[in-house]
Amino acid sequence: MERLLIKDVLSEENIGKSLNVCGWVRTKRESKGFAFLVVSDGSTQDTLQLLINNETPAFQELYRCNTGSAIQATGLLRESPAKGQKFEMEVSEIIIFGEAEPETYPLQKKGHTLEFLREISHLRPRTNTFGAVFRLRNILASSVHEFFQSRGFLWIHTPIITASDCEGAGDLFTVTSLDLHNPPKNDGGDIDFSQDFFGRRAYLTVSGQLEAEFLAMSLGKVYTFGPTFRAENSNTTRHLSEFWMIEPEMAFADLRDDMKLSEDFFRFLCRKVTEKGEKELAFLESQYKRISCEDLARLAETSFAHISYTEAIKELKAAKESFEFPVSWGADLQSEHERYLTDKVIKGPLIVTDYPKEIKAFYMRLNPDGETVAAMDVLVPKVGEIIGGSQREERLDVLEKRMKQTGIPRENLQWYLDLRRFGSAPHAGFGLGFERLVQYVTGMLNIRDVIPCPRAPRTIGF
RNA sequence: UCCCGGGUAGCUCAGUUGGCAGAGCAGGUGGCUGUUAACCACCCUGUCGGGGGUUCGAGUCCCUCCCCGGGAGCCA
Repeated sequence: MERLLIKDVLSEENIGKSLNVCGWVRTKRESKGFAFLVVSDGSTQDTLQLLINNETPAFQELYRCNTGSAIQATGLLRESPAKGQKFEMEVSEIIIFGEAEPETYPLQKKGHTLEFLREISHLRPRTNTFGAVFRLRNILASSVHEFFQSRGFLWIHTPIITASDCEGAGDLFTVTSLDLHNPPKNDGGDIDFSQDFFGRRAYLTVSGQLEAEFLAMSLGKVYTFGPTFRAENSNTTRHLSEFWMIEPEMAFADLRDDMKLSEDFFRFLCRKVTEKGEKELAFLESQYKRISCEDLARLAETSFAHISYTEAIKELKAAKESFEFPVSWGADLQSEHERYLTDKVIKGPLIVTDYPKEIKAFYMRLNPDGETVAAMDVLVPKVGEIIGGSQREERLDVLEKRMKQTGIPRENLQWYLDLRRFGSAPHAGFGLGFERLVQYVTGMLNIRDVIPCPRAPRTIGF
């Protein structure tokens, strides 16, 4: 008999059929004459209730079917006479693959704190909460591809190991095969990376953007979706040392096109997740009361507010709120400022554009005013910055001047300048932190709870 | 990295003025013919984060280190 996933079992047309499911026991409720087992297999938020009569041989095996054990059950699907579930399976046979000793299995029938579950990353996907989060994560990931593929973007694979360390995007992890006990030194006493594997110092990528640019300047519209690494000592609920980033890049596009793309993208993802993740969203809402399917459906229909950095500063200066950090033109927006704008003023997603050039990266296109750059940040309530993007500087002379001003060495970036020498054109793109998106959609407050194996300072246990 | 708050049973947490280390849940045993984080009865559960100090006596006070959480900065 073919094994079915629980998500496929629970339907009217299976009533009366003899079926076969595999899964892990969530709870066991025993009486004298019968017992109930609730199993899940990860395919859906729903569980399947198994009814085992004391006449079936399986009843004698129930002492081995404790919470956490892996079993296969064969039986008849039928409508459940009791409240709480529509269907149940009357079991004729149970095969026990692996027991879970109740005294030592860490997951109980009762709820656990997210902090405790973080200590058992290998078992937490078996819980309702993490099952929901990781299924939603999958819906979002596949929807990312669906969005870009349907619009003619090519998925490109930018390198994970890179030699470019000059993007100013943060501290990097060094990749080396040198003997750390006895590394070669040069005359100055520094480690001699010319003797390292690549003949020079290499790092884990902090962004695929620069490479995405040259692919956009040949393939037209591209996007990356891959792991990204930052070695900052950040201990917050919205930073990881290893995270997944999505970076579309478009040739023949300006900041307006970029803003439009980011908005369409975000709204598309909100819509998809309400369509495909209804059960998961409903569970998380009932459990945590942070965001609902209705909220996301509304977001999918809502245009983003637009405001320039200069207007944002005016708005903040006019605020009755007292901020910890002073508001002044030229200073970056602090978390509290962003939160005021999204949560209090706009009450929804917001795109802030045209930041002062001093607080943004060298590759962002200089505006005609000479003071600001064609940058945009998409801010959402609670999570804050979720997308950062810009129109790229396509003018060779302006870019060279900006690199000189900001102290970016040219040696390793000749290829990047070449793109401005040969067939340069306006182009734009953005980066979206995938985990922050998952955080927003699930309502999880800590980013470490939306990725299976979080990497953060002193955190690499699984 | 900085600022707060924590660390007591497998889990969640209480522990008063320094004076016998507790509760609920989980687990075990028994009961129960439709349970739903089942229910009822009984039983079991400790390196009070580590080290040092004060004291007749420290979970409690002091010093120190480690770990966890929240906030800030950095950013996506």
